Amino acid sequence: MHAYRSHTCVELSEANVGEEVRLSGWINRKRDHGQLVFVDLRDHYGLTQCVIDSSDACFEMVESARLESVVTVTGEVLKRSDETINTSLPTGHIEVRIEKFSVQSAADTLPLQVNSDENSGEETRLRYRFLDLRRTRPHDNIMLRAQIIQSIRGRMVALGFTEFQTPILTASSPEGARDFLVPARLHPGKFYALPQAPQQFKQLIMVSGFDRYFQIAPCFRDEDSRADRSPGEFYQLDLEMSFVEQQDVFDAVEPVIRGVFEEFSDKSIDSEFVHIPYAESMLKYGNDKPDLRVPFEITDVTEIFRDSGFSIFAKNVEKGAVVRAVPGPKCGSRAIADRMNSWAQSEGAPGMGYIIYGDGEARGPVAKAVGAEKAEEIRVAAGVGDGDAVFFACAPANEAASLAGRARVKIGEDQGLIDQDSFKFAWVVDFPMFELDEVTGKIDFSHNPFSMPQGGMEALENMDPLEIKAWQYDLVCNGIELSSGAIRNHLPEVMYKAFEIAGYENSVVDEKFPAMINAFRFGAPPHGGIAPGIDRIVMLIANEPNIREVILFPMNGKAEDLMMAAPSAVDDVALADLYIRRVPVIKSKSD
RNA sequence: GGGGGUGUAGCUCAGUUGGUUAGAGCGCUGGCCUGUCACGCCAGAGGCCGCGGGUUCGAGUCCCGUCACUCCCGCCA
Repeated sequence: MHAYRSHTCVELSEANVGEEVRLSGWINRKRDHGQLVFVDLRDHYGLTQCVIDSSDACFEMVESARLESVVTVTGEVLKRSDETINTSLPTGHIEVRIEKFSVQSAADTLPLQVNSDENSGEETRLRYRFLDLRRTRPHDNIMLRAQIIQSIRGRMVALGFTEFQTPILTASSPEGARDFLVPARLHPGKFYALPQAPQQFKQLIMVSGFDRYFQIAPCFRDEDSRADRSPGEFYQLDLEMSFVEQQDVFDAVEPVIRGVFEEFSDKSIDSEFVHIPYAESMLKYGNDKPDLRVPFEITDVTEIFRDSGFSIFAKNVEKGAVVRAVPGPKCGSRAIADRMNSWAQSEGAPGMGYIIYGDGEARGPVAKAVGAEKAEEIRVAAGVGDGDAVFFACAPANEAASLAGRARVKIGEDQGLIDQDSFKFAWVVDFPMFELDEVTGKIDFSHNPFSMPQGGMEALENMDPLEIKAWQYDLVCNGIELSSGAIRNHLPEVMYKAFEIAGYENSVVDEKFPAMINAFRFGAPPHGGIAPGIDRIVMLIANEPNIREVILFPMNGKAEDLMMAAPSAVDDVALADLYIRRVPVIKSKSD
């Protein structure tokens, strides 16, 4: 017989009754009846109940073995009597009589409870991740992730995409997020950077003539974490296609995403992903990642408040502010309105005006100030009725949109109006090519500098830069940005011109993007692509509120790996090899 | 960098208006229990109430500071 096991802990059934078997695994739980002990033995595959009574030689060993110790059990498979069958276990019709018992590895008192569905504190979970991962839900999440990635690979290959690996040590790029830098031993004073995404490589793969590329690609960005953003590193389904327009990319990606979501989740999915222009999304949803599960939209009511009796808004509108109205279904009470107002203050806004509609009339300070006629206009514009409320965000357009957007989601959540059993996908399209930097007042790329402007060279030469749209798109699901992509700019002259508008001379392009600009001089196919975030896809399908739940060994919010104790100090000898010297950290008061 | 939340036994948590000896479940140690499957019963050990200062006759509880974890804003082409 094998030294450790003849079967796994899920395999045995009535068919094996009478066989001598050997199982190895962890002690999940024990039930000690004094003269009779039950041991639930757990491995990756399942649970098998093992049993021993005091007449047996190894009884005391079994009785004293601690939970989570790794043990090997040898014995006969017994059929359970009808009254003792456990129908909630696949192996519940049998049990194994412990005839030989050995402890392969004893466990200390546990820092977290493995056989519990309750999460321990985050720090404990991360420090003892190998214990946390034994628990059912984390274990299942990681298996789900592996299966999703496997399914994605299969789907991509079936569509004629080929998986390539791209470099991990590459050049720092001036745009975008903060880079992780790696000192170059052979080049004192110089650094590699970890790729924020294989962006330039995948475009160069197209220029190299490979037509359809994909990769489950690690991406590295030194930016702060969020619940849906792991610090440091994450994975994208990176893909790129030659000779395509925007709709071709959608047609390729949509079935893959829908297929994966349908394969691994029971939630409903619309048959077609809606297309929402960026400007419309900002207006109706207050952001570029709309949660379409919230069953109401924001309306612009600026003109109703212009010259109205509500002087605070009227004055702000005169100065260029806008007013956005957020419907509040069943929010027609003073208590809810007050709660929204203090919520808005906690979000950094001065507050949130409101009108309450009830018994055929409009109530509240705003309603009084603007009069019944305008209050009715607002009610119709917002599409609400008796018992509802309307909340107002009055500020410069970006700020008002943002506050209204957050209020919309909050109302949806608070009022229980979000369908928890659906995935609502949307393509957000027509992103602006450029935007105004609010601090410097300069024009800059609003998204990806490698995107093709809609209208090409002609648009760059003749239009107001802020009016130019790009062939740039996001895929959004339930208010989470799943992916971002674009039709790329493959024309050197158009690229120079675009960078020129953003304030960069040709020489900057030549210096910072030598590969791209060189490549585009030797016959570059028109191409485009997208890069859905793997971690976020798994997080949505697993129905987890935090991205750490779908990552094997995640870092904490401060980008530390508590289990491995990374980052860590290194000695001066290692630094000297790299021509690096430590300097004291100087903390100024302004820090 | 800024704001919010949390921090009490190995783990998950309770702890009233500031008032005697800080509790429960799980786990751990010991005892009882031969059909449990979150087994049951009895007993015990285990506490710098995150840390430091302050107010007070008296602080787990109030105040200030600080640290840790977390969520959000900034940031994330």
